[in-house]
Amino acid sequence: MGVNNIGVGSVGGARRVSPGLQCLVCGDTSSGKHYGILACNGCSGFFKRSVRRKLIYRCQAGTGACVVDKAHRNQCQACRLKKCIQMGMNKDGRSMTSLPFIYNDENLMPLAFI
Amino acid sequence: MGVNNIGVGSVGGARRVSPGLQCLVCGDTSSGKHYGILACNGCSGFFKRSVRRKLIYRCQAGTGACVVDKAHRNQCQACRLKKCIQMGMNKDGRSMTSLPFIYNDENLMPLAFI
DNA sequence: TCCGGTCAAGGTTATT
DNA sequence: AATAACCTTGACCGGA
Ligand SMILES: [Zn+2]
Ligand SMILES: [Zn+2]
Ligand SMILES: [Zn+2]
Ligand SMILES: [Zn+2]
Repeated sequence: MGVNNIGVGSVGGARRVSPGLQCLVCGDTSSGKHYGILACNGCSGFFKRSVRRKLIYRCQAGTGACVVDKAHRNQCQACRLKKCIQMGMNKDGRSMTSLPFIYNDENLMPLAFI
Repeated sequence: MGVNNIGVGSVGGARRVSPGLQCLVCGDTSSGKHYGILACNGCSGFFKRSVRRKLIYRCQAGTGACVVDKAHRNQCQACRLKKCIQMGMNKDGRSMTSLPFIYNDENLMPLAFI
């Protein structure tokens, strides 16, 4: 482990969380990079499931502006995935932040996901 | 690069795989010798981890005859490691093919691994 | 050339 | 069913 990898430790291949890093999506403790950005296990898994199953979420509030933090990240899947993408999460090393979003009160997913 | 090294190319020091060489364990493309035999990155890493951590695997099928190819190599660790050793993989330049195996439906690992 | 180390991706498991 | 912690894999890199 290099000295530059402060905050990221590994034992036997296991990835451990560390107080030094935090998730760009929800602020929870991060174990390192996931899909291009510093993210926690929760947001990493959520993004993985959403992309793999091509899930389409709808913001129940209709605003697309729900708070996404450790305490509320499971309250609105649409806003959580939106923030994942806005913070730079991507599947193939290609950013999705410039993709058009659907805000027509149907869902908040980028067109490329459908 | 010598003319004898057909199939193995390198650019800028990076090791590249080539269709000309294939892993003796699973048939995947190989980048050259690993632990004594032509092997792919996957089987090389698998053997490395197994030996280092002295892992003991069990064949769930109980036959010790699972297919080990690129598509199925992760289906049975016991049969993968068995084939690694049978094809001549070794840790210190000393062949393990003559080591006794345990076939008493407990596991398939060589005694020396335990 | 090859070996050891790295670490993100994907799979698995426990929990709810 | 979804979530998140844990685990295994393998492509890549630097060093010998
Ligand atoms: Zn998070
Ligand atoms: Zn919302
Ligand atoms: Zn192989
Ligand atoms: Zn088997």
